[in-house]
Amino acid sequence: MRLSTYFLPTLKENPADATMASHRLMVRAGLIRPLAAGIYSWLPMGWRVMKKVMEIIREEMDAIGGQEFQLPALNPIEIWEETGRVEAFGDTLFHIKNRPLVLAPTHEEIFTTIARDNMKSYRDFPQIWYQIQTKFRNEPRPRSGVIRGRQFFMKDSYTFDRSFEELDKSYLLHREAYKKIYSRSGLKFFIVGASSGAMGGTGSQEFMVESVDGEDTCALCDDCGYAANLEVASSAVKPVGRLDDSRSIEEIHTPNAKTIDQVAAFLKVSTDRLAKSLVYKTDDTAVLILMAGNDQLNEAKLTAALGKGAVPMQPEELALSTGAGAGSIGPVGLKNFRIIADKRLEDANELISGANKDDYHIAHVDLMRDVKVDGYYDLRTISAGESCPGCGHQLRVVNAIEIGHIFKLGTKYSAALHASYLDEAGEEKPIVMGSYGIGVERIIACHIEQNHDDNGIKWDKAVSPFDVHLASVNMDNKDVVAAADKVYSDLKEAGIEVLYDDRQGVTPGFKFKDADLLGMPVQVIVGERNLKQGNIELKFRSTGERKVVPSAQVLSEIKSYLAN
RNA sequence: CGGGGCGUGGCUCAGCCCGGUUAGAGCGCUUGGUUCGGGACCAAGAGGUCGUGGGUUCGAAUCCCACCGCCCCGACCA
Repeated sequence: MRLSTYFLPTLKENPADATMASHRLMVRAGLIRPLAAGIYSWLPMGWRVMKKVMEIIREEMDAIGGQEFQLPALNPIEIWEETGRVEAFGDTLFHIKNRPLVLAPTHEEIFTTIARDNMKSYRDFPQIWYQIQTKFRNEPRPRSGVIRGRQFFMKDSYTFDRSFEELDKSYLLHREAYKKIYSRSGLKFFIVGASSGAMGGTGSQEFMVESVDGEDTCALCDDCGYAANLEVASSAVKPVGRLDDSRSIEEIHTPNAKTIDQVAAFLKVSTDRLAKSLVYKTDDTAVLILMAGNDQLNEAKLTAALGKGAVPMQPEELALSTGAGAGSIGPVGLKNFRIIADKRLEDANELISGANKDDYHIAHVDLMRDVKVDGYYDLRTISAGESCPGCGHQLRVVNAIEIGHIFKLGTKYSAALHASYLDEAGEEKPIVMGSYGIGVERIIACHIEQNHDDNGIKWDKAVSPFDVHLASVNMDNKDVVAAADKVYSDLKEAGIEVLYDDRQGVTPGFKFKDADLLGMPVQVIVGERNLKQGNIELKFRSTGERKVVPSAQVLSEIKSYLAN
């Protein structure tokens, strides 16, 4: 491709509204242009990268027996109502105004419908179906360039099996395929145990790229490899436990002591002996949650424990239902509440909690004796430096970008949509499903996050829009042009993708800067200086290494570089 | 949705606080010339409803109100 005729708008200056390196560079290098918040146009250079990433995905999906579909983005709203996901998605689901249609944010419903209508016998299984489709989600706040958009490409696949055992196999196939996809895309990534969230199902894992700009937070053990999203991460923190000296409860006056630290200081006890009470409500139940000391409640874990979402109760409601304000609430004698507690407090005694009376606390609380605890769950948010639950090593807590998520869905969707088959015994069974997603844009953005410097992008050859950036330093010199033209045609003939900067009247410095910004792995620089000796210069973008070689060797040098 | 910031030629920004001629700069663009190995130089040009609407005023990019858009933090995030 000759740059003189290629549409490639590059920018010298950083766009004002881009903060992440990948976002800045994708705009500056002419990969994308913003159209509206969270909506981007892919320009020819960017689309080349997109197609390469999609091709890697296709190859690895096909390798595990995946079959590619292309499904509509416009869906009748009825099938989303059948699975209850119109409500589950809420405002995130785009609705069409003048038809009862929605724009699909994912495709469980349609794929399941196709399976339901066509997969009737146990002989039809297993199946792996996938597509690479534009998804639409009305994100409340799009951000970070293409990383969180309202319209984006997702590779989504779905497996259909007869049993949970067979689902495990399909799930593992995907896990391995995903590792290959991300490795081939030149990404450093890790896998974490994750929360299934509103997707439901029996288990899930996320593929993550460490990044200070990541929206997710993960706990990592560098020793044994434990890795989990903070939504589910646990640590080997000590339980509060029982003290031998168990006394009967006693109300104590604690004026102006509201926070855990204030109460602990006032009573001169360790914060661990305090049981903090938090009040949440679901659509039908008021819930009191007991946490040890200053432990932070993890709302994702709470949702998992309750089986549904819960929101903090407002101050007015608090006073009405407990008789006290936040800071003085406690489990003893509390009516009409479901009471649950963090595992750290399991069967603990000699605790101090609120008395449901402003400025009073109750001491010597024994959760086995004085409180009807409805269950102990892991509800706390772990923090950096706590011990790994696997090996005891200190955990690291890092931000990360989610680039893929694999779910064991089980029968949630097949049950809702009545997708069943007849087994060998002629018995009707629900289809067992898995669903697996990859954010295609995120692979590109993360690749740039991990491979760039102040001058621009450093593409890995696997996803680089072109293999070679050929620059002719002086287009007015006939010899230079002739030599560059020859390199261009030789490379093309050899099947190497080459971008040829043949622009007239562009100074060498400008061309070099553009070459570094665009970031092709190999630069071939044809200039008068070296050509006089019959030489041509190669520059390797990732290392900055330069090499002057005889013109006749250029092709073989490049071939061998690209081959390994 | 809460908090904050921004909106002025294609891009990056100044001017606004303290209203007053033809609204500026750099980059980019056009033409001519000189340059030609790390974002060249000279000269001449083109290009702007100052986000939109309303208000105050003799007079609004500038002050007031409303709305829209974009970015950041938070909430949210199959």
